[in-house]
Amino acid sequence: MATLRDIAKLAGVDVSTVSRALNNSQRVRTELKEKIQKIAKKMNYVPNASAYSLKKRINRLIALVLPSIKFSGGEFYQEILRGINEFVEEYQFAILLSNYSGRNSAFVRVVRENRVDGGIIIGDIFNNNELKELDALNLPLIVVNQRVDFKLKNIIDVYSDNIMGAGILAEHLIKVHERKKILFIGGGEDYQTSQDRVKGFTKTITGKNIQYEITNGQFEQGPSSGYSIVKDMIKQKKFIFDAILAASDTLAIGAMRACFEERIRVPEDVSIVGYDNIQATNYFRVPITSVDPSALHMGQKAGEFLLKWVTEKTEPRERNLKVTPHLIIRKSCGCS
Amino acid sequence: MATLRDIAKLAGVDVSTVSRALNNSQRVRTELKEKIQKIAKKMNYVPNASAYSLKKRINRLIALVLPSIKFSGGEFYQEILRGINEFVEEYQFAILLSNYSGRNSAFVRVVRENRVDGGIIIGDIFNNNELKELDALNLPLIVVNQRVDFKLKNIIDVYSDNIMGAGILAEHLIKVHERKKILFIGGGEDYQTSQDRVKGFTKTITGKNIQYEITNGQFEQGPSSGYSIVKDMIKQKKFIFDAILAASDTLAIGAMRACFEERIRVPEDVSIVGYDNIQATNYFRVPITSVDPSALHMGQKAGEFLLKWVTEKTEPRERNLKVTPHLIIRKSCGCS
DNA sequence: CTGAAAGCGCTTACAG
DNA sequence: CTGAAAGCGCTTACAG
Repeated sequence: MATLRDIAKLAGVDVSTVSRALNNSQRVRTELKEKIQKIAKKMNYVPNASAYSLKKRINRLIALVLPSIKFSGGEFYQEILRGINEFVEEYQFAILLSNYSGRNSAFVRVVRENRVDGGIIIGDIFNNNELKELDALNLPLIVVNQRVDFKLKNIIDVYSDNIMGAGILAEHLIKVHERKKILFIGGGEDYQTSQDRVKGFTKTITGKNIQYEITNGQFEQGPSSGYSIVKDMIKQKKFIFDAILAASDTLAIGAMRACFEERIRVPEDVSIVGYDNIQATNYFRVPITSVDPSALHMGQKAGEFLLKWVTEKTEPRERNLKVTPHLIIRKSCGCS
Repeated sequence: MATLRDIAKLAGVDVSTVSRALNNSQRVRTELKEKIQKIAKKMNYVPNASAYSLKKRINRLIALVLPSIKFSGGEFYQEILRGINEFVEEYQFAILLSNYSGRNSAFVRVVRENRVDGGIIIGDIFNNNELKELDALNLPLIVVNQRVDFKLKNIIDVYSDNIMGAGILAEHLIKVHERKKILFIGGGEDYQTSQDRVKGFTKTITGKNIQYEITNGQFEQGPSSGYSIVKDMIKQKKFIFDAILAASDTLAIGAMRACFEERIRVPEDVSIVGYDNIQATNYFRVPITSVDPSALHMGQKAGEFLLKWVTEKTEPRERNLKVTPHLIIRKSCGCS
């Protein structure tokens, strides 16, 4: 690997001049600059990242933190990653992958080793204490997929408007398909996304003379959670419904299976809608209507803001970035 | 951030002594060593990664290269990532994410900047020229999910035995369910995994008096590809089959939909089996029998071998690591 | 415009 | 066992 010294020797100048030439400084004669740049190119010179970082205190590296040690979650994270990467590439940065589960996490280590200039951390289940600990790392940080309701010095949040998204779904069931008895299946109390979807649902139906029942499923369990809730509901005849709004697509998939088994026709007897717009919504005879939370867009916003923040070294003025979800109409709601 | 100098000042010794103490060198008085370590701990000292790298020429960082700019592919890559990460954490390394699509890729840049000590690159569609270019980077590299049939100085491969996996499926259809007319749906000529699955299929059925037809679907298209192939096959009555072996689960999902629509019962009339063991195989009334290629295990092997390789600086003796796939029996084959 | 020098924060061969 | 010095490959303030 060629270094500045090698180039300097060949060009017959000092390394400092080479450095200036390659950084396109005004203070080098154009002619000489071009000569040096040519030599560098011929030698395939690429600056050593460690030396650069050590001197400039810039790593051109951001951390991406996936939730829990498991890197689970599928397409959703990939979309966010794609969005982030657009800007990472544009700025010639790179992404360092790590995980966070408290003080001794890999993420904290790389931060304290000064490896990264900023971080993007995928949220949904951080509590205020954890957010404060993250803020204390003193690193520009963006939390994606979670609203942060109080002001933190080093944290910006980017999230999808789940209240709105659930509202759109409820509205669609009521206005377009004239449903009047809606079963809501939540994803768990720990998830802010689930809570917000509940909020959006109740907010939208109140005052509209709609009967409803709110049940609590579990995102992590996927279809089996939606399945057993709907089975129980039907068996026990606790609540007769003509529509199901599930807080995730996997819950909706389970719900739909339960309906089929009980000879309830979807969408004729019961409209079903999900949330997240995962691929699998297309895999069924009756494809599932859903809301796309715009994960790609969240990633783009996160990447854009973080990279501007760390390269311009000036704090962004907007600190709470909300992304708009979109209704994706398929057949399970009753549209054709 | 505390540096060695800060600690040295407090301890009243030279930085070199501090360095030795923190690296647990024999050549420091035990008493002094402990004193220094205590001070370092109190100051929350963490060594600066750039300085360390610059001096030692070790980055404690490996690159993970996902195929194409798209970071697509879902659960499969996540499983590999999880496996890799087990060893990355154990060795206190970190993962730098990048992508490769030829000479000017982000991956090549980070390698030339000396940022990483090794790389893991997820394959399946690299041709020999590309592999040679990668080899020329002169970096310990592991290709996952692709067999490399010729010897390369800097590349080891880790792959799942797709020939065996397809063989297991064919065997299961023939021996257990006594199927005699098998429709095979491939995933595309470009994919080594698909080619190997074809190979495993044909190898297993030859000489067993089995009728078969090999068709070519497309992995990227997913269910719609499997769907249209099966629809055509039924409509044109070209080949009457009592079993379908699809080279991926998404192809199998489409195939199953087509059967349902044509009032062909699965598994009574036709056995269907897929490959990859994705989550969605469980989402259906008739869950799909599949083969798990052991992505997690591939990741583990890749992580283990690469980290040993780069930390011990001695080339591994095994250079072609094959992982064993496993049959996951569900209902679509006819088992109950 | 160019060079010589200092320094980023480490490690380690060389003295003593 | 400990210190002083050199050096990894850069950047940049200081002279000239």
